Amino acid sequence: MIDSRILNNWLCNVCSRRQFFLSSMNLSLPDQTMHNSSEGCLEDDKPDVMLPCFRRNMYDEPLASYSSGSIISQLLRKTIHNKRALDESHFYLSGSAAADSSQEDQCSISSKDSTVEAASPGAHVPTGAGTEVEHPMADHLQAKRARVENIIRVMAGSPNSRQPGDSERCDTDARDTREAREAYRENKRKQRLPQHQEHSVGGPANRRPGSSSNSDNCNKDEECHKLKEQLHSMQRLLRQLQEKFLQVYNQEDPENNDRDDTEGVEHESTESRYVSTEDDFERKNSRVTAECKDRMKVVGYLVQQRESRSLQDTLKQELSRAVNDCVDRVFKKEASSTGQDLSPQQRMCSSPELQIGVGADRKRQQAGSPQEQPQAEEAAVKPCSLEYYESSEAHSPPDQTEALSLVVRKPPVTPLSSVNPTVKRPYPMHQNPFQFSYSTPLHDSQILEHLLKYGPHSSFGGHPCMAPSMDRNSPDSVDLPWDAIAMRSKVTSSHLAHHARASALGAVTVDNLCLPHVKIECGELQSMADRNPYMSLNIQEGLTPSHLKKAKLMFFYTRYPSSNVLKNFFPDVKFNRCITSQLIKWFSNFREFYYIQMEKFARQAIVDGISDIKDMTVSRDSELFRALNMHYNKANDFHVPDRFMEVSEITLHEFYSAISAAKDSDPSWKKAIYKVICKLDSDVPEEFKTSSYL
DNA sequence: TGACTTCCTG
DNA sequence: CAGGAAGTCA
Repeated sequence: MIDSRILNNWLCNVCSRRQFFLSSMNLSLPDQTMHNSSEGCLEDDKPDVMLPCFRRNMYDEPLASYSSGSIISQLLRKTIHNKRALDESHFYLSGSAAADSSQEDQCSISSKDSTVEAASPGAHVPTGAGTEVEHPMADHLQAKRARVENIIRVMAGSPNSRQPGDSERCDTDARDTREAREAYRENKRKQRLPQHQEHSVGGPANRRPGSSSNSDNCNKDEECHKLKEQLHSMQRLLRQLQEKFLQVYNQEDPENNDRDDTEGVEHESTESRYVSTEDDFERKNSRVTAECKDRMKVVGYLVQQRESRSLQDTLKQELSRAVNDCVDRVFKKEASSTGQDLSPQQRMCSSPELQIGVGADRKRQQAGSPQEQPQAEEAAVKPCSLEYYESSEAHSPPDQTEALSLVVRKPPVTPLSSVNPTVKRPYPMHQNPFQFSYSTPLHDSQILEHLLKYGPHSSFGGHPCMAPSMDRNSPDSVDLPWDAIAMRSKVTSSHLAHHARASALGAVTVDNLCLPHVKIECGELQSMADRNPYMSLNIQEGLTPSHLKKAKLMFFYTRYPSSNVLKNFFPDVKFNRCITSQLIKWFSNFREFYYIQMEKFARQAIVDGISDIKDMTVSRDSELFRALNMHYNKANDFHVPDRFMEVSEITLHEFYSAISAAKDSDPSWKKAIYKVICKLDSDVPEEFKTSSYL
């Protein structure tokens, strides 16, 4: 009789707890059961961890107990009762925080016992069997509660039996608070809790030790704290019951235990559930702590797995997209060969560099660069290049010169940009866009491609980052196109017409005109480069920021370097008029700044009333030097030669003397100073000649 | 006339 | 830092 009642009770509890969990997880059980039960499984929602066991038992056991009424109405009634069950379980927790932990201990030791005991809060829940069982079940519940409390007292090792009476409330609360504090300390170590949680517990709890008095504030704090504690306890209970539920159903299906557990953890995207639950266990039981740690490891592993899986998926997607693009382009090429008209972009795509382009494209994607940007750039520039080259082609006779035919053959096989960009080039990612940008009108655009990749002053010969094999093998493939262009530019171009076109077409055409209009074209190219980061990097193949830095450091030795000196000290630069002018201009700018500073400080010295020129010195501490050093040696990683100090001091004195003598009224009063200073140049150390100096 | 420089401007 | 005007010089 008793056994059958217990069994019935258990069945009821199984059902009610299922309802309890589902409602606590914001699931609509009726909907789930009505709509999804026939489908065999649920998707997406996290709670589907539970669902296999729910479903299995939904039909095997609990529904059998529904004697009348629709399932929905039964379940709705249960929901109401489950709220009572929740309250009662909450009462347990608030009565003794240790209670649930002890229960947990027991549960983990014997899941069958725990099933019965954990079911006790739900014992009130009537089943379809009717209300006549309610009283006997209540009695049973009382008896069980007493048993549990007894067990708890024993396990907690508390010498004082605690009644849930008001007289002991304060003690209990204080202990709860201490335990909670410890628990939160543990939590802090284990996981990051939201700030307000820590404060809400830590604040009142910290004030508590001195709160043996019965002041109102203290009571309010205590009440507040208790409420929070109860909230947390309820949440903990929920999670624990979830676990127990899993355990119960996994026991029924032992062979699936491991798998279900794993799945359960895997589907717990919010690890905090387990973590916080485990923190409760941890307070009381070291064995459970071990479990907890294992689970955390599992969770961490699974999270990692998930991340790597997403990365894997992304890679797969990108790869398949690249392959698709490739296939599309091949077919477009086929279509074009059958006479279909293609847009410039399409023709571009069907260039011989197609495969390389795709490969490079993929690399760029992996590096995180957006794919769209370079393509947009191509689209913007390409029509111009086509237009220009088609029109310029008209000037050329159909039978090309030998130089040009050489040029035609070379670019597709140049290994420099296409095959080894990521290894050999200093700016690999930014070079890629050009690999499939200017390749279609076979002759000229390939020349152009070279120009855009390497610049008119293509300096592959000695770039510090270049592999040696590249350095000396490349000239025939590189210089020829440029020379050919230069030659053709002289032969076929009318300067005025080309210049006008250059203005209209921008940088793409500039290189062809560089020889007759050095400054203008370099300027246009540079300004275009400013707008186009990829092109900018290619221009810097000529003079890079490193070259600029080197030039600035050279200024410490020579203010007026000759062209020969510049050529000697920039061996990795393929000099032409444009580059030479740019370098000379750099030094001109350096001088400008230098003289401006000198004049400024000289005038300042006069204003400051310095009468003796010997009082004006330039040391490494002086403000003048700091200004100069800041300009030419910004990183301050270069030891400025003493000679520069001397020259600076002399210059300052010259300015001071001239201004003091009122020579500055003469428009050309600085010329004399310049004459003096230009004689003070010293030799630049040989180390500067090595291209890898910087 | 071309190379180089300074000066001014942006 | 670059562009450009203007000046100087061989």
